[in-house]
Amino acid sequence: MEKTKRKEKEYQLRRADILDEAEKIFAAKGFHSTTMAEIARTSGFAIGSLYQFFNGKEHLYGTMVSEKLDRMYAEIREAVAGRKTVMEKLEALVSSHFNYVENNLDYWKILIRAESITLSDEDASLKEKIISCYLSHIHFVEKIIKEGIRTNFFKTIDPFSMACALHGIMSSFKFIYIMKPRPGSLKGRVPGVLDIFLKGVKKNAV
Amino acid sequence: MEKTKRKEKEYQLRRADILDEAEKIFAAKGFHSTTMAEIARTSGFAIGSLYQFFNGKEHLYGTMVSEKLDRMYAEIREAVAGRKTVMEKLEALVSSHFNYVENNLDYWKILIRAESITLSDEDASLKEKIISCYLSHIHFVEKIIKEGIRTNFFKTIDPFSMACALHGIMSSFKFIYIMKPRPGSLKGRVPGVLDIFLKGVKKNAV
Amino acid sequence: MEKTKRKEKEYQLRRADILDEAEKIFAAKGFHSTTMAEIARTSGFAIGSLYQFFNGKEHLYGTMVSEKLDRMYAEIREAVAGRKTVMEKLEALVSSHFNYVENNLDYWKILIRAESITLSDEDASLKEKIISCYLSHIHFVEKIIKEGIRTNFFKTIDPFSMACALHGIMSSFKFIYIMKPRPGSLKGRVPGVLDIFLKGVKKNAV
Amino acid sequence: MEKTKRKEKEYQLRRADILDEAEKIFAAKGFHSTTMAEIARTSGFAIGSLYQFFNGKEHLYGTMVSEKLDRMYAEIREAVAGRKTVMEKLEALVSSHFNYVENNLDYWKILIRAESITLSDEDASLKEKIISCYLSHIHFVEKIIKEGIRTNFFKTIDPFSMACALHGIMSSFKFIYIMKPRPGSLKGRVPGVLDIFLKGVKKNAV
DNA sequence: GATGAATGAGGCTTCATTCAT
DNA sequence: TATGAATGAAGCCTCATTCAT
Repeated sequence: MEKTKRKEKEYQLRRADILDEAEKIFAAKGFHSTTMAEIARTSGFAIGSLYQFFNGKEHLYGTMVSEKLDRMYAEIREAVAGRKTVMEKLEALVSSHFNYVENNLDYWKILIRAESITLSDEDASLKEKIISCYLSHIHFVEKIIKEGIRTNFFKTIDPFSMACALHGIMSSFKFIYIMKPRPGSLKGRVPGVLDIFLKGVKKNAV
Repeated sequence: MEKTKRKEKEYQLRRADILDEAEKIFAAKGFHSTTMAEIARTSGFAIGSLYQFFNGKEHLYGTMVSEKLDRMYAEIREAVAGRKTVMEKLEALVSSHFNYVENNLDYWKILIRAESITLSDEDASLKEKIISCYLSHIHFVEKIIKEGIRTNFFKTIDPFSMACALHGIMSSFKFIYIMKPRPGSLKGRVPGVLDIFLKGVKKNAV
Repeated sequence: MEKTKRKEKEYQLRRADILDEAEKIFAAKGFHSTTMAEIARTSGFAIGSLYQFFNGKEHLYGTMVSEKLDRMYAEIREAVAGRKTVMEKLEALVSSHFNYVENNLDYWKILIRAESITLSDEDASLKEKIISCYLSHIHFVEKIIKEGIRTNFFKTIDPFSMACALHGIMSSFKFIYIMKPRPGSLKGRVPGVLDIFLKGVKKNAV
Repeated sequence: MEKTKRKEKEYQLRRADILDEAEKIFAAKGFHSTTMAEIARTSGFAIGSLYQFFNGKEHLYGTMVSEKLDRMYAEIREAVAGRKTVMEKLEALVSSHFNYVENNLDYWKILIRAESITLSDEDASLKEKIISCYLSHIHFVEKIIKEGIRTNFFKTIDPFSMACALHGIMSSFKFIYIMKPRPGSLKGRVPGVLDIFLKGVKKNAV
């Protein structure tokens, strides 16, 4: 019994190792220019061994993107979960998101590239998964916003649009950060993001 | 003389045809899954002929992305150029941008995929070009914003951040539009985008 | 016009060359142990060129087996066609069959191996084709035999069984010939084959 | 002592199990498309365990084909051994052969495929073994025929040819039976086979 | 200039066999 | 002795690019 558990644990460790190494290479070269041989070499396995963990290159790629996507959104939701007021929730949302990006730069390079969109991951295409995750996250933000509307914290604007807007502002800063890493951290921009989102940029706005 | 001009004109027409057809295929399949053979077939040329217009696949792709990028930004700038007030300029900026996206869906699918980032376009990598265009466009927006600050239309916030924020809000709507084309047009969202950007979402914001 | 014809002709020549060389190798090593690389090398083409003539290894193999099967049966039928009496027809049948085997030893090594049976030739499996050809040939023999029954040349035995028997006797000699080529030619055995088939081996038989 | 015997017995049982399962799979898929992994799974052993019984895939295949070949021929000879007259021996020969085929369809599918011919079984190639068994069986039949000639039961024809002919007739019916199993059993065809073989098909033959 | 057949490097994947546990 | 994860050689096939016509 113990033995089986131990084996399973080791299996998961190896699998995670592969995914980690693959992530780096995919981030640097993109899906097509990354070879199974390189992933194998980098992760210290034989080529054939990769196929004990994944059905193929697409599966390896899809698994990595997909699992990490889940973890990321879970992390963000968890960060938000502990907060009480809408304002606190917004701060947690943006802050944990930026935090994740800073700690997972390679992964974000992959997401930005959005190659996933073309792949034909066996059954449910990876594209669907990503978009659905994306939308479900937007809806999560939407809920917070609806709460804010109810509590008179927000104006009565279409919540979906507001969620999109917030997400977009964040994305823009993420993009700049990823493409041209600046001295300033991403996290330092949280107040600025929220400020614009909440109050807008126009002087004397109503 | 006349003959040479005529030839040159025909050459440019053919070249544009190839780029147009290539755009569609790249948009549908991505860079790597698109073959020179398919581009040739679709555009009605022989494979070998493509190489009289472009040095290779990357060059063809890069040229298409790059030239169209220039044209797009030019179009936006031109739309803005005719406007007087900052507010009008903002409207023109967002409006012409959304307009371009609606009329060039395929191209935007390509840009979103951002495969360009990986390519090693002989000398100046396409990645550099795109990012530089992107930044230069941000700076263009920045300038409008600076003008708005000077004229007391905008608050005194870091103009670069403001430009990013505006761009981000737009991107978010673009993304939704491209991924899940909704009945509502993109252009219809211009006021909403500007409203959030200008006044924020918080009630009673200062 | 002439040019197109010429091209087509050359194409067919090249194609036939490949099939010929492939036949030799398949005969010597079997389907699975034969590599596309070897076929390419032997036939003087690049690997990639093989794929301009055939969709893949199975297709190449299937085409070769199938086309040659047709030609063989056609040759035999033609040989029979010119004959008048049943006896002459039988002689022509056996004789031309043995003749073909002697002149196409490699091909018969392939047919005997019957690997074709496992392959999953895209649509109509090669197996079906071969069996159907086989049966249709048996039926062809059957017709001759029926004629012999009508003309009182043959006893009134089930014609299909008779056809099978004749085919079997021939196969047996073919097999011995192919496996352990003996000094005596196959053709020399035609009278012996017919003698046993017609009169049996029992003394004083009715 | 007892223990050793017991072990040996179990070893032989396991070995036979493997061979039985392997036979089914080889029959269905052919040598190359059958994997050691599948044989292991089906027979309930670990992959590595197979290598305690056989040196490798070819050896496993060769052993199965070879041992079964021996058993088959032994069975036929035994059936013949008890008979007195040549006619009875012939009947037993054909009958037991057909019987074996009916009861070992899978094995015959393998023999018909004749992949064995290509394999390079380390020392004595399997091909040699099969051909030698085949010939030795032909010679066995030959002996019966010689006896028939001596006893004036058969005409004075080359006994080898006669043996081949009989074998061929049988093979033909076997082939039809295996490829397109018909309602009628193989055994029911014994009289027909012998009739043609003994008396031929020609009316008023001498 | 235009063509498209020919090229062959290189990728993904399979699977017989080994060996540490 | 039994296991089955690890190995890596080798095969099929694709496709950007060239060049003879």
